[in-house]
Amino acid sequence: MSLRLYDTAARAVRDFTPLRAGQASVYVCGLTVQGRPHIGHVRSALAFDVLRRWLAAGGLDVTYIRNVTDIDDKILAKGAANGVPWWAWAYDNERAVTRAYDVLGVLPPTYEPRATGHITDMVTLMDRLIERGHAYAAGGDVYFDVRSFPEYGALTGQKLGEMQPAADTETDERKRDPRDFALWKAHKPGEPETASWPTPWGRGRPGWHLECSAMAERYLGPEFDIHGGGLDLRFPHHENEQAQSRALGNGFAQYWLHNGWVTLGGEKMSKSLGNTALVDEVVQRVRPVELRYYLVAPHYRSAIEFTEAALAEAGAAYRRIESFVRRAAERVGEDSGARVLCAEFSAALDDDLGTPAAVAAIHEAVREGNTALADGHDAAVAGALGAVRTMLGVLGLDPLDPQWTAGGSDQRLTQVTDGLVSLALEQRQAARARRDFVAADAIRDQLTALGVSVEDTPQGPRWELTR
RNA sequence: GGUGGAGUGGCCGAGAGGCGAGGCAACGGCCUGCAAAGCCGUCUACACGGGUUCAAAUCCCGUCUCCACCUCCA
Repeated sequence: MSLRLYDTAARAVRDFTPLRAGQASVYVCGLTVQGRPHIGHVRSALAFDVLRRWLAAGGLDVTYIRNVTDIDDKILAKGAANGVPWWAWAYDNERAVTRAYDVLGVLPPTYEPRATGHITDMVTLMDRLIERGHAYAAGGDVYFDVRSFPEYGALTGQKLGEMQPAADTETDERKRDPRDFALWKAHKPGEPETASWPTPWGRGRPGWHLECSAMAERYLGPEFDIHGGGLDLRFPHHENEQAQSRALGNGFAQYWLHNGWVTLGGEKMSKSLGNTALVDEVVQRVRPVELRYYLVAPHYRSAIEFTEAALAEAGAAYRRIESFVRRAAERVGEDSGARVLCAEFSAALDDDLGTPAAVAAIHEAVREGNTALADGHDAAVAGALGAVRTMLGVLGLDPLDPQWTAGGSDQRLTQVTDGLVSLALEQRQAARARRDFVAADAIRDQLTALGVSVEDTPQGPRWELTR
């Protein structure tokens, strides 16, 4: 494999060499389940879903861990504001996030650990940090001592002296240095008892960064290949994760990957700005597979400015591909053609997951396939179909994949519809045969009005439901 | 103040010293009874000002505009 990936830590594209031959270990920061997922949230999962599929396509055995942050300030606050226990609030949102992932064909991770399930791991980790002189307890809080770790700031190129002080607790006076960050937060009066766990330093709850260090170590070991997440996670979250883990002597992540934003009105989608497009809402208007195409086709590191026009355009582009796949499958059979990837496609994905060029390669293959279809070269049609489906599969976009075909209309209903439409089309063919085009067009117009589009091919008329 | 990113044709969206990514839309042609779909062709762009070079969208310097992170954030 000659995969190269842009590593945020190196600020350069680097050859990807897994730590263990034949395997890849990936940790991706999942969501803090404090609200409904919008399409920006889901873009991150999609970007790393493509990475994961490409690693697997390259023959690697991928262990893919994506966590759920199910406790934090906002979950506590929103649960309280909505009169629901914080854990119920978190779980309800977690299920909404899972549904959004499922509907867009994001493969489930190898394992999906929750922060609250790993408290003892975190306590152990703090113990080790304190023992090594990189952390200290103060009034029930536990802080990481940034000055004890000279590498602090290495990931994002921050210099300690030029940083604004962290303000992740209201009790800054407990810190030795204003830039020290909380590993653990002491239980505060008024916070629910259920949101605290016993530790040697008193009851409390996890700080945000510690959980990922703990879970990554448990499931992937002290060092692993790739750590992914959104751009905004670089600092402080990933910087702090790395500091915690490396201060313990762990190698931690070898490559850091960060996906770009989905923006709306030129600005990052976020609840506080009120400029979010929720997955649930978008999927009402657009088929999920088209939304997936829209989010996967641009490069994962560039920003996507969300507009209805661009979304519609992506849908049209996808339907062009899909239309070829369906017509070719009707002609030569769904599973015809070798499962091969075009060289341009592989080269594109190997170059830091260049999905735009990969999608272009698919379009090229579709054009060749369409020509073969028009020329009646079935062997060439089969070849193009096999290649196109295989490439689409890597991007999770194969229209014939059960992900997109299952759960659709009832089999029997489809059969009946097909019979009825065929009946009408036979009438139309008869009318055309006697050159009664007024009658033939009337039938076609009626079908169109019902949402059935008709096209004449060298093999006779075919129909499909209008989208 | 510190750190990082972006400005590309009517639109979306790649690329990153020479050989016009790809898609959408539009227009012309082929095909069709007419359509639809498809195929072929047309539309030669890189924020601005300088510079380097035989050659710059791509490198260098400067300017403008926008965005992100340094506080919870995909």
